[in-house]
Amino acid sequence: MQDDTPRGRAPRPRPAASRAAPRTAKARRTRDAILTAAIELLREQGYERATMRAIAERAGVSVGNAYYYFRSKEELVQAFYARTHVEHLAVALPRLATQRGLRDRLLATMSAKLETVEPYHPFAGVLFRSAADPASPLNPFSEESREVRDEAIAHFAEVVDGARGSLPKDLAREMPVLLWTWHMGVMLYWVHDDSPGRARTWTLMRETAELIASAVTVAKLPGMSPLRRKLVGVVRGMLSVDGHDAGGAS
Amino acid sequence: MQDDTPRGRAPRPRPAASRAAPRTAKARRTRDAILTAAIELLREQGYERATMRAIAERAGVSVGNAYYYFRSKEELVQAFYARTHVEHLAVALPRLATQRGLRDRLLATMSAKLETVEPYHPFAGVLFRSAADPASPLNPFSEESREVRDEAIAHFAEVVDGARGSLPKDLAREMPVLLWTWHMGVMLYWVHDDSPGRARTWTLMRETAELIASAVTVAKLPGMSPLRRKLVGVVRGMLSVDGHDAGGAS
DNA sequence: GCATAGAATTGAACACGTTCAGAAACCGAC
DNA sequence: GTCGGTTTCTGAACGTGTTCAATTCTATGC
Repeated sequence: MQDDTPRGRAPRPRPAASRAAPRTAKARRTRDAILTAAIELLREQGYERATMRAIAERAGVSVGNAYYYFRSKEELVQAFYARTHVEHLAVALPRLATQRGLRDRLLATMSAKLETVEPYHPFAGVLFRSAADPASPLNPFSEESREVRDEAIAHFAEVVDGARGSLPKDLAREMPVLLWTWHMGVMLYWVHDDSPGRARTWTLMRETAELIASAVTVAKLPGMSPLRRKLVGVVRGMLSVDGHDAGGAS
Repeated sequence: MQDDTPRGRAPRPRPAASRAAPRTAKARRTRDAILTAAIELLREQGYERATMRAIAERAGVSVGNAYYYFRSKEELVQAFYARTHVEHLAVALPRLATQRGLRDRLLATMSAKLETVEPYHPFAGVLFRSAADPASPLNPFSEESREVRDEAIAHFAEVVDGARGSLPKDLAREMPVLLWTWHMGVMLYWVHDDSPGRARTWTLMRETAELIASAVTVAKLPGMSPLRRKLVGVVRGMLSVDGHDAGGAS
């Protein structure tokens, strides 16, 4: 009865960047109108109801024109997604400044994330669906997501750096990626969580944050360095790709 | 130029079971013909080229008839998926019988999995895309996947049980789920891995298997029980849902 | 044998994301 | 101002997954 997700004949091969940059002021206004309409409709109606036709209509342009500025509906969604990332940072940073313990700093960041993202839970599933496709620009491991991903990892570097207490150097280097992975795992759980107020995810977040903090303490113990070295080796191997780094494989 | 993935107006609300069971022998033959055609086409042409029209044509029926027996294209894919699961067990079990160390038993199972699944890597992305949607029957946490999931977890229970050496009881209870999660993580990496022969995934598998085995040894150490208790608590909290168990949240 | 209820089957129709050939608007050069 | 090239924009058309009213088939009761 309802609608599904992407359809039509779609190109798997993704060319290069976003699209021809608007040359004139009017063109820029058109692009903005489309993006704004898309974001509004996504917020108001969710992914499936926000059809390309509806977006184009609200923006006062033709469907074809929307595709002139954005290569796909997914790209539109990505812009929307990037905006929530900015929101997250805005909430997380001040909160982070008040905490010095690792566990509390993890909670500061992650709770900001959960709060920011809560309004979109109803259609988070569809978003995740797109995000899981390795070919999708929304994929957290994709080249197109690199900027957002690197920023997020850098953010976790700050989380670690600002925390009191020291870390073994080898582990310290991999901590940001490790924490980013943790954060992705929590988000994966969140997507599937339909408990009221996402209570279960909040619990998971708290417990795992504590677990991580405890594990870090343990990791400093003298007998732990072989295990730690193994862990560090795995993380490094996961990321390095023929010289340059990346998330996921390849 | 190529095609995308699911399209058309699709129903998010999933009714109950598979579909009306075929009443007559002829009906059963029709159902089988559709399923066989679907599996063949998926193998030969991949997800996108295996359109419902093509499947129906090969089976010698109308599209509508395919939808009489299967609620969606995804359900057809799920049948295909279940078959690879059976293949996996067939390869893994004899191999498992020859190993007694935990690390080697993990490798036996997981390498069987990677081998079984390798032929489908070209369109694994699309499969994963569907699988990521919480509403999809393909989702590893979904009710529809419960059977396959429980079997897989039970399989990991066997992997642990058959290993020499003992485990702290609390940890032993959660090990199967933990290992199943590990296995899912490796598969996630695999989907994104385009290194030749999936070499990077094989490396990750070997290193993480070793890491797990080491961590288990460490977990037995006297000072470790608080950390272990926390871990066990997290895992239990993740799974229990208002009494009954489930993967994911909810 | 026949009628009939239910199962099985059909295929046109729908809404979707996406494409594309061409129309329109714009801009600099003369 | 008007020509020529480029950017911007249009909307019909395509192929998809899915639905559904209508049709055919089938087994069972008489």
